[in-house]
Amino acid sequence: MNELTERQKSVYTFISTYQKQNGYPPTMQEIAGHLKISGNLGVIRHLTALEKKGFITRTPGNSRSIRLTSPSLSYSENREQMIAGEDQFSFFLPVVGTVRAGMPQPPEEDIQEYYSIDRNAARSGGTFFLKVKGDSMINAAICEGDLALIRSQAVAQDRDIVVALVDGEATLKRFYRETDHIRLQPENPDYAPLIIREGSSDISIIGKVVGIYRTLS
Amino acid sequence: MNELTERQKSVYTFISTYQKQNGYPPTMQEIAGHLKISGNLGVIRHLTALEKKGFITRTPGNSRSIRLTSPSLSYSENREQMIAGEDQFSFFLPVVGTVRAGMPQPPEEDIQEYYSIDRNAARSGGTFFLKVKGDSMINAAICEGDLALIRSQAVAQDRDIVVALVDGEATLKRFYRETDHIRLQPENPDYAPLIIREGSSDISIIGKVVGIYRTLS
DNA sequence: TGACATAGTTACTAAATAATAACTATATCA
DNA sequence: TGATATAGTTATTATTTAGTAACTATGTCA
Repeated sequence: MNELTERQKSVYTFISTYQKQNGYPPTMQEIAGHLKISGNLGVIRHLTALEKKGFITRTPGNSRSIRLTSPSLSYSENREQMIAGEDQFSFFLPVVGTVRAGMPQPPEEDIQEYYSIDRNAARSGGTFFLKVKGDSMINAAICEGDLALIRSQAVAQDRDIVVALVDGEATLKRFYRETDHIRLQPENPDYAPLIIREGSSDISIIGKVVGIYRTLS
Repeated sequence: MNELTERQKSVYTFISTYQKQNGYPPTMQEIAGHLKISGNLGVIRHLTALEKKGFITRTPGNSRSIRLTSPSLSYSENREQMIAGEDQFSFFLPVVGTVRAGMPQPPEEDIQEYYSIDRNAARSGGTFFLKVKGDSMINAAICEGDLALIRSQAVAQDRDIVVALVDGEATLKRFYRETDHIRLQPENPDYAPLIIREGSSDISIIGKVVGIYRTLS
């Protein structure tokens, strides 16, 4: 949660805790009460910020319509929690030991196939998969054929891996904000970085990679 | 467990479905709309009945305050729902375009955490996750911290990535059957291959890697 | 038959809730 | 210095939502 301010973190934490304790999300007034602030405009702005940064989604006009989008929530320390919340998960398996070793709303006709995934990793409408083609991110251990789980958002932090739309084509790059421009860096020395200067409009950030899924035959 | 009437079942099913799809429970008016009845008194009485029979709890005066008390109880034997692909275990996301760019049954005490996964990726009981440690498979794009989905099996094909138990420790290697021995090859030039000759018993194949799952913060 | 549970209607009210307007204040940045 | 982002206040409003009143209808049961 490095991208959030302290205040925003406490809002997020409260929503998460409230949701767990009550089974449904809090109202703005309840959040305001917890933050000990009066009125709910402050809360609205916190929620707007959280939404812009991709941590929650909301449905305008609906009460208690906050959804958490963070995939890290799909982990659980103990089995009881998983079973108690079973309906929120598609399926679960044990993890043993360790080994040493421009398409925020993709159009229907672009859909190639479907893949199921933990619901909590993908609550919002602004999440989808991209199938990776090419080897431009090979040094980030992302290969041709991998499914990249993308969270739609127009902003990013340094070193995030983002989906950029370049000349109408989606491409994965690592994001760096530099003095007077943005640099989109492939993780493969054979490819050159892309520089986006202020005002250039043929390159845009579509979302951020939040997961990688690979199936080996 | 008390019995539900047909109408009450459909109310319960709708609440469950709505909760899964939206992340928060429906309002009474939304339930009424789904049941195609006008007014919400009918809904209130259904909810009261469900509450009396122990299927839900509510908080008086709060909007969207319905909680399912036994989420594992499914009335989704409902054929329409299964056919529509909305059974309670699966969730689907679209895949858009392409980007250029010795533990068959792991003992309870080895379990570190749980993670949910597509049930189709894990049909049989002999499937589990291993958390990857180290960089011995880095050239196969498998990193420290990745979750490797393992299918338990003692045999393997050439070039499969397998989990081998070496000196009591699990390790990922690529599998090669050669003239008079088996070679377990790391995908990192800094590491040496392991050779298993006929009759050696301190190295065994535990299973095969069938998936890689990575969460980026 | 009458008693009872279930299921529905229309009309209404009060409380809860989201959203907006018009301000103030503070810290950071170039 | 001024611009910007963050964080807050009070006041107000429109909508959403839960809950109530008064009624009809149908099936089951003893």
